[in-house]
Amino acid sequence: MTIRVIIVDDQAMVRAGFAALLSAQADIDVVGEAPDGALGIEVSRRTHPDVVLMDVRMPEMDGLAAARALLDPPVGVVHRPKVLMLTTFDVDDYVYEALRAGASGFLLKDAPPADLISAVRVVAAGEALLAPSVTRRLIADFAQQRPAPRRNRSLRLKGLTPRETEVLELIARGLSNQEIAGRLVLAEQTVKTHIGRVLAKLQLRDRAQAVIFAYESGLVAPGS
Amino acid sequence: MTIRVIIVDDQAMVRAGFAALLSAQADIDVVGEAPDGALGIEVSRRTHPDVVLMDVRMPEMDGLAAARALLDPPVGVVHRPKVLMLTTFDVDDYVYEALRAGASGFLLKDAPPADLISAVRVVAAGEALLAPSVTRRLIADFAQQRPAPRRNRSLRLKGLTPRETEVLELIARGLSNQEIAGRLVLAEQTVKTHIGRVLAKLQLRDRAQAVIFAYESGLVAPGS
DNA sequence: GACGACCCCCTACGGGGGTATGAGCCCAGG
DNA sequence: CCTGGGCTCATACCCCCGTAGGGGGTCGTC
Repeated sequence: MTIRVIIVDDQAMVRAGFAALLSAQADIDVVGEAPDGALGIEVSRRTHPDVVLMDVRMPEMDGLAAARALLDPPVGVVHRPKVLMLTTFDVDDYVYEALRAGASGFLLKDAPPADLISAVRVVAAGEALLAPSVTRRLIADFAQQRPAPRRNRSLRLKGLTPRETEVLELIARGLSNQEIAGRLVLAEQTVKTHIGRVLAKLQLRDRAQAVIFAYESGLVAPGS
Repeated sequence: MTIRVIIVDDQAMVRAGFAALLSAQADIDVVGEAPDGALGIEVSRRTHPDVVLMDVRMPEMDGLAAARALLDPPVGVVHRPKVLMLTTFDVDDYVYEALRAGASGFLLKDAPPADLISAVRVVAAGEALLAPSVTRRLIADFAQQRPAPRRNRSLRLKGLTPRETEVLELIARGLSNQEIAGRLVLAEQTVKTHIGRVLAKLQLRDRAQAVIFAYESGLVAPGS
C-alpha cells in the first residue's frame, strides 16, 4: 500500500525537490501539488492523499488556515488527511496553532532528507513527529504548565479510604446517593455514611463543595 | 567534542548492545554503565556524562525516580545531564511523569538503531526527541486540553442570562443559596428561582451537577 | 401601548441530602 | 488474642434544596 502525498508550497523549486525526493521511495507516491493553501485544499479534495505536506508561509491562504480547513472539514467531506507542516524558520507561534488544529507533525526544511521521508511514513501510520527544537518547547510547555497533578491532592486526599475516594469520584460525576448505591451495590445509607466521612475529613459542607474539591485536587479533571 | 554517555539498564545484554552501537560512532563515548537507578545516579555523579540513557523499568530504583533525582539535583551538585528515557513497552503513564521530571526524550527500544544514535546527538545538543507514538499522544493531549476556551461553553452557556450565569458561578464556588443571596443582595427565594432556571436550561438535576457543568464548560477552571 | 426579556419576590411542599448514634462484620498487626 | 480501622447498615431527625405556581417591577422593541 503506497502512501499518497501532496505537496503545498509556494516555491516551485521546493515542490519539485520534495517531489523528486519522495517519489524515489517505493512506498510513496506524490499525487499532487499546489502553490497555496486554497488550491491545496482543492487538490486534496480531488486526490484524497494520505499525507499533505504543507508549508506554513504562503500567499493567499497560509498553511495554518489551510490545515484547519483540512482537519476540520465541513459536513459532507469524509476525507481527512494527515497534515505535516513544514517551515523554513523556527517560528514557535505557528507551531502551537498548527498542533491545536490537529497537524500530525512539524518539520524544519533544513532537516536531513531522510528525516522528511521517515516523517511521511510515520505520519501516514497515524503517529506524529516533530522537529527536535519543537519537541523541546512542547515538552517544556507541558512540564511547566502542569507541575504534577496538584500537591494539594496527596495532602488532603490521603486521609480518605479507598471506598471514600471512590464515592467522592462518583459524586463528582454527578450521581445521586441512590445512583451511587446502585453502582457500588450498597445501601443508600452506607453511601451517606461514606459521604459524611468524606465531608468531615475534607472539611466540606455539602456535595457541591465535594465536586469542587474533586476538580481542584485533580481527582477528576475536565474533559475526562 | 565527543558526547559522553552512560547507560542505565538492568539487562546486561541490552547495555552491551547499546554500548557497542554508540561506541562505534566517532562522536560518542560510552563512559559508564549501571544496572539500576541508584547505581546510575552514582555513576552519573562520578563520570559527569552529557547524556544518560535510562531504562524505565528497573529493580531497586526505577528509571523515573532516578531521572527525577538527576534532573532535580540536591544542593551542591552542579552537574545536570540530559536524560533520554527508554522503554520496551508503550506505557503512557510513565511518559508524562518522565517529561514532567524534565527528561529530554522518550524512545522505544524497538526503534531503529539509527534513531537511537541520532537521538543521543539531538539530546546532547539541548533539543528533545520523542518516539512517534509518544509525540502523537503529547500533541493530542496538548491540543485537546486547550482547544481554545471550550466549544461546549458558548453553545449551552449562551442560553443563560447574565444573572443566571453569575449565580451559576457562585454555585461553582461552593456557596449555599443563603450565601449567594447575601453576596448578591437578594432574597434566598430569588436565588432559588435563578437556580431553577439554570438547571432547567442546562438540563441538570441539582447543584452538584451544576458545579460539574461549570468546570466542564470552562466557566470556572481549577486553580482559579 | 403591548409585548417579551429579564429580574425580583412570595407561599407552600415534598424529597433528597446531611447528621447523629449505634451496631455488626472482617481482617491485619501488635 | 484482641484491638483498631475499614466497610456495611439501621433508625431517626432536620433542613436545605428544588419545584410549583403564582405576582409585580423595569426595561427595550415592535
